[in-house]
Amino acid sequence: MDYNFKEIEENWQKIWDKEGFFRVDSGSSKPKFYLLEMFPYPSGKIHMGHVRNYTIGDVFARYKIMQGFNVMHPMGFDAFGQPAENAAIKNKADPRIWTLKCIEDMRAELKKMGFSYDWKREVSTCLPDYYKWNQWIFLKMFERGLAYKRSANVNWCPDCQTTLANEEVIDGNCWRCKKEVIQKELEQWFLKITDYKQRLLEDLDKLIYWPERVVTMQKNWLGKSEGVEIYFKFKDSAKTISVFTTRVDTIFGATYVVLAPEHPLLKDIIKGKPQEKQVLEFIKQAGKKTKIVRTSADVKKEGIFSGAFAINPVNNEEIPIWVADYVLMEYGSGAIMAVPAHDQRDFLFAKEHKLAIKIVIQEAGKNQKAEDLSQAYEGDGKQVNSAQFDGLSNQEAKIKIAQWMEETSIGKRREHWRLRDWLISRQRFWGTPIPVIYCKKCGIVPVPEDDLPVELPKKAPFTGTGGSPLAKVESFVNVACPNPKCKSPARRETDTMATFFDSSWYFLRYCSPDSKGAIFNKEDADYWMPVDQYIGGIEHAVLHLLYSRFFTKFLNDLGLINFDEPFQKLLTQGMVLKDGEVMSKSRGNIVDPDGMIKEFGADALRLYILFAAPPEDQMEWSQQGVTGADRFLKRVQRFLEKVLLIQEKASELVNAAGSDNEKILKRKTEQTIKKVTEDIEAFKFNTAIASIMELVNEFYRLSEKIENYTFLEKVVRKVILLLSPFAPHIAEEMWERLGNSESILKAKWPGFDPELIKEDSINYVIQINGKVRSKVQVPSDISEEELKKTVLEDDKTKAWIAGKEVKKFIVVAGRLVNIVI
RNA sequence: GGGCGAGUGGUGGAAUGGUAUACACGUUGGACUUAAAAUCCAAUGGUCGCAAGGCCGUAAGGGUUCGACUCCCUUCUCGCCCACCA
Repeated sequence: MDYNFKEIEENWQKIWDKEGFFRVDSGSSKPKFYLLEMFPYPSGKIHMGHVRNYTIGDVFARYKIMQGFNVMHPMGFDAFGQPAENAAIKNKADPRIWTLKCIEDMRAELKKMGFSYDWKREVSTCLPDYYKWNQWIFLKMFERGLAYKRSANVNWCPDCQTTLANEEVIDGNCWRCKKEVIQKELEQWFLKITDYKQRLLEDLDKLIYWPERVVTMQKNWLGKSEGVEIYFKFKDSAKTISVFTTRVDTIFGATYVVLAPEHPLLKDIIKGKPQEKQVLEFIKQAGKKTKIVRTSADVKKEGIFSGAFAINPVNNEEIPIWVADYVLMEYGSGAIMAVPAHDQRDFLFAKEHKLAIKIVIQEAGKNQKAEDLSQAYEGDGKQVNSAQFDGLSNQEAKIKIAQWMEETSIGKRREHWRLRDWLISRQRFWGTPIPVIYCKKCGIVPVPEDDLPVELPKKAPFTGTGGSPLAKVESFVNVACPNPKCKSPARRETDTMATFFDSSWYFLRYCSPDSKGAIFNKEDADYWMPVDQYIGGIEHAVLHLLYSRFFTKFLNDLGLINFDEPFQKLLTQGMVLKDGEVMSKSRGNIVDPDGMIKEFGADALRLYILFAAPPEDQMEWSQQGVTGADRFLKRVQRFLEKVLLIQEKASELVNAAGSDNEKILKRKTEQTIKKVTEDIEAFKFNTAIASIMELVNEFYRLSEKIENYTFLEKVVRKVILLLSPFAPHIAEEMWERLGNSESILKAKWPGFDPELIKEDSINYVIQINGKVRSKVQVPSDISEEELKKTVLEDDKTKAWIAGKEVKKFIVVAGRLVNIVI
């Protein structure tokens, strides 16, 4: 009696949609719950990663609905980006039409999974209704100096013909096309996220329900380090250079200084030196190298003596200034002090170029000599060769030296951050136009708020070469200066925004997606926000999640919202693998969810993907696993039919209430309700499903021996309720079959009776010296004395301890006893 | 190089310091069937043994404990993130 999942699933999806079960509004007396999954890029097809992400979310949404929460569960599309533009170039298609078609296809696929979305709240970032507010946020940032333009050496992908954020450069390659990234000097728009670094760091402490791992990754990304900025004078020049160090305790061991080839003072200090020509050549060569070559750790450290000397301010020693390409201009001041005795990288460089090595920290109990060192000593110890600081522990010296340096103005305590400002300019068509105009007389003029949105032109030449198609649309580019007193001919900015901008606040738009006069309706945002549970991939641990936190703080500063962290709880789901590798188009190991739905139905697919692994772990795809889930659903359905069959005969049956088997099944049912409830709360869906399976198995074993229809029917009802978040369509069908006229979504999540869970008797394990030797069945309310007596009377136990002295008798209540002999 | 995490049957995976391998897949056997599929039932870590049962077993080695997959130390392997970061 195979169930017709296709018919069932279509039918219930239609009913949910028609009855508007998932449509919610903010005027409810129920407690609110905002459940959000990361919205997809509309590629046209959902993949298993989406199925996994959204199924995890859907189970929780349905569970919360049944618990009586007012659950907002929205879905939308992160619809700007390069694939649409690439498709436009390749197929001469309009990226707008291409994207909207993809959205339509994807929405249909998502609906086939039976997800509980409030589709009335759907948001697409590529629609002017939405990106108008991107522009609005940009203008607000511009007003406050948080959006600014400057020339910068930027990461440039020659293949995509665009700039990339630091975050988008992975191992020196473009995150999207994987091609090598080069450096290019361009005028670019930046967001001053660094103004928020302190708050972004401090508020990580508020995120107690985020995975530790994500918090750590963000901490590392912000990269706060504390140290001292030290000023070095030149031997024959009035200028000074500053270096930053976290190890000021090693300052007396600084034997040379290294500058980055791009250091602005370098050309000055080599002027007239015999080395000048060689150094200039070195600078030229370094400029040619790509960042990948310069930053790969195993490349030999190239360097050259500049001919100039610096004065170590702590002891007035003259130390040579070197130039090396391993020092980066972008980090710190582009200059470092080198302490070869206590920094391994400096040590290797000093050995290579025969530079002095001076020990200033001795490891406890050792008396190392510089010439004997085979590697740098980076650990703690006592100061030596450090003038008045000799004899202090280096940790103490760190503080004292810093203080002394501040008093004598040779240095200053400083903190240093790794976080850079966020580059948002893209030389692309398919994104939000940056709303500024360049006027020869007025300079950079923001587009007046009333003129928003700046819409993308309907047509543009997509050639794939020579930069942005937007720049070639005359009607877009040529405008009058918005300054009413000027109005002279001006040019529009043709850069568009990085798509991470779009996704940094979409969760707010869901609260009032149709809001016309404002970015969102404040009352709605106050009601729904913050997001109670956010679910998405770990790959967004830094980028999207950091940017969203930044935007939230900014909007909070504008007074638009009254909270400053957007996501209360975060779950990062693991990746879907096939044959041990990440499922991806480029690897060609994709399993199409749509095919699975056709073959097994959405319920079986959902059940399998949750059962195969805990949500946070990676999961290995297995076709046989889906078969297993399908088999289980059929088994549940047969069990329903079996009960209904008993019902037909029920009138003939004697009500055999209270039999032992009934008691056992009753207890198992209550235990399962407890277990499933706790497991869902903890996102342990795999074990939740396993325990439902156990209950069903127990039912099969015992139902033959139970003729109490009323009781069996109750068990069935509970199993269906427990199963409904996981396999909602078949649950609805069976629920109706049981004679319920209302959707199972209107039913209450079952509770359990703690009294009924308790076992009458307990199987005590008897260990002897920690090894399991026997078991005894005893009443659960047995006293320790009684238990001891029973155990010692057990035959096997007697045999094991015969002739031995019992040294200890350990009782672990409800579990085991351990006899030490 | 740094940080985080993980290593359990043939496979995916269970186990508040307390019966290691729940649940499922696969495999094998049985029932049903003319037959097959489906279904239902049973077995299934290794090893020795006719059996009762013993011994070994959670990457390797050590430690703490009456008792360790779980805690601590050392080593190995894999994954992810960061990385000439001063």
